[in-house]
Amino acid sequence: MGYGYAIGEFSSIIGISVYTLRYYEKENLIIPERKENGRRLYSDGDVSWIQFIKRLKDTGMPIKEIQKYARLRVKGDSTLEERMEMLIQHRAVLKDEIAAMQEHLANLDDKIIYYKTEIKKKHQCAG
Amino acid sequence: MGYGYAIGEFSSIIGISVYTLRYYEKENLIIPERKENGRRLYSDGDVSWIQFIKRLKDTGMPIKEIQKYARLRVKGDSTLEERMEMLIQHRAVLKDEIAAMQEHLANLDDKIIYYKTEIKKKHQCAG
DNA sequence: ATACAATATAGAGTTAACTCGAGGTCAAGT
DNA sequence: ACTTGACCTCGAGTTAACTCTATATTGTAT
Repeated sequence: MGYGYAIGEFSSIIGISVYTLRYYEKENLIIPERKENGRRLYSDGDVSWIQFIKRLKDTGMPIKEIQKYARLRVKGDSTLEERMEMLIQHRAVLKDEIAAMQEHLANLDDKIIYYKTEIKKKHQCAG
Repeated sequence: MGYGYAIGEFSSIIGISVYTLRYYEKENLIIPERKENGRRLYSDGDVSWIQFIKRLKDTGMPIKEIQKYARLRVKGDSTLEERMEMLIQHRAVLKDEIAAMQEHLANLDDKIIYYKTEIKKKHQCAG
């Protein structure tokens, strides 16, 4: 048993379908090594990298943007500043989104309270 | 000048394109009255309703789900409980999402700090 | 009366992000 | 030897949510 994971194993470790993994590769997000026979060989580094990609996705970063980040990452240390800038930007967006969601939540709460009083009124059936 | 708004005016009040408004109508989310000549006539009630729809959308509720809510709303008071249930459900989902976002934010912060130290190292140029 | 802008419908086109199907290779077990 | 299952590529299909085009009417200003 050598090091690294075949695509199926990698897929079940990280919870992303093999279809999607191949799609991500086509989009240059994650490019694993290949064995002599042409089969993909994912490393432990790939595990953490794809988990970071997941995080970016889950926070609403579009694939085009993640692509840009991935391109910089491949270039190495000379792009550290630029990548940090991207994350700082993204962080700001995320903060705003959280604030907006919290406002939405408060609003939803109000609406639910309103529903409660309306339902109470309805069940009283006598003015 | 009667009451109500033509689609263009309504569109600019609420910030949704006329295309999208007609699409929402096709999907039965919001169905304005019509004038004798067939043109749409949106009311003030439609303003608050579409704003609520926006809120649901912004919190990630898919159109199919909003459709379901809209269908209940049209049925009137007999569906109050069911609608409230939907909102309570949605509220729970939203809360979880906010929590996840906050975790993502913390993680992003860590990554940014890591970048800062890496960049510092890089600029020292001497072990 | 005529031009122009806003509106109407039906249906086609777009974009993002997958998701799948067809057809082929290859290593391992029986 | 042969079947099976995981893998490969390429390209087509899907879904959600718009977005636009073509064509036709209609209301208002000159």
